[in-house]
Amino acid sequence: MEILDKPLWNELEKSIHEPARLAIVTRLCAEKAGLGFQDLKSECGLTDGNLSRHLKVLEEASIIHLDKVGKGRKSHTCVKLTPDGREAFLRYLYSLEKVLHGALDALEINSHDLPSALPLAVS
Amino acid sequence: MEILDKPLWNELEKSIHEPARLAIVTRLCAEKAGLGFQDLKSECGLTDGNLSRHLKVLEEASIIHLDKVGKGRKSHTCVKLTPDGREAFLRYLYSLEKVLHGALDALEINSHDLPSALPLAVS
DNA sequence: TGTTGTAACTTTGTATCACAAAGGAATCAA
DNA sequence: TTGATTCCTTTGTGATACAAAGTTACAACA
Repeated sequence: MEILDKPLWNELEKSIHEPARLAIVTRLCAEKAGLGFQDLKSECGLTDGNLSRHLKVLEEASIIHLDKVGKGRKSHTCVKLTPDGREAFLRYLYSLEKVLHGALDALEINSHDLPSALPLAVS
Repeated sequence: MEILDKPLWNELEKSIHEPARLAIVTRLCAEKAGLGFQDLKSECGLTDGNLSRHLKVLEEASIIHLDKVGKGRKSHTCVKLTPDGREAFLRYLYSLEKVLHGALDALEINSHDLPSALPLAVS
């Protein structure tokens, strides 16, 4: 269980943990063929500049690969998860699950009961 | 289902989402009586200054309450989750669970199989 | 053939944030 | 009483998120 030696929270890969990037990676992991910049932008509800910046971070972390075809008006950037990226994402999700269950244990509720434990119960 | 109108990621309360603060809040939610600064510090693996700063953020978000008794060397700060904080944390966990399951769905694995899907299977 | 428009990003500027080093503040030990 | 110790806070710095402005190339029209 060496994964628990370090505090669990340090396992949460920062490059993925940021909400916008979590959205990006989640969306990408379902698309083996990759996704265009514009599609990703609208599906994740991000601005151009914002998406651009986040993609740069993810690319520098070798989590995604950018394939830019053409230039100027006709350019098209295809964003794809790398094998390493997918692996990192799996690890991230595993850590996330442990964090989540740790919290639910501490609260002594099981995930099944979570919605009803909320103040304004969600339909 | 108004909670799904906004992109799911925006539901991840920033003041809680940061890993160190997630650690703090998770640790606190199990302690109705609250926890001392020093205990929290060592259990979350944070430095003095760092914990101080994070507690300030959480206090400003009304997620925790700080009870400082005494001054100087003998002072003792007791950190407690507020009712609102507990509520916010539950909502956060609910969102987190949705994010997690959304990702697992996209990957077409169920959470049970997650450990074995990892590159270096965790014992 | 310019020149205006537009699509698809990138870069830049600003405001916020995380972190740890340095700084109180009160007490204790010699 | 002065130097060490405990328990935090503040400050300084480097990183980050965001959107406004910029860039590049093509397209359509006069």
